[in-house]
Amino acid sequence: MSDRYRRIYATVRAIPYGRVASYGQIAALAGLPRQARLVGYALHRLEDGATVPWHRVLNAQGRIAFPPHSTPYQRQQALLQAEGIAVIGGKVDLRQYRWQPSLDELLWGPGEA
DNA sequence: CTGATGACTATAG
DNA sequence: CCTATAGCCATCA
Repeated sequence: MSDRYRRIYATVRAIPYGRVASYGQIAALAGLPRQARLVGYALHRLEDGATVPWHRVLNAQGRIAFPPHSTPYQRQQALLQAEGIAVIGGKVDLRQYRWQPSLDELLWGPGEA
């Protein structure tokens, strides 16, 4: 597995319960600006046992990236709602739920593992 | 090797 | 809301 993937997974794991982030935001925080697609690809290749909160990652409009009514779409929606996040029409209000890490969090938070 | 694809995004009509 | 374009890059046929 590449170092890029490790950075991406570490960043996604840093998203707190009940908050969400966009693919582009994860890429930027992971030190990979403009690599949103890579984030999507990395999550796509996750294995079942992975301890990565992939469901907390949405596109730039706060929408679930899967086709509406598909199985993964419904699973992600359920996981988000289970964390108290309102999902209306496959969309989440980023103004309310977007993860905005503090400097402290970025420097000393979840660590790099 | 070459070209297409995708859990993306920003900008422009 | 829609389409089109351009950037991005690991993966796959």
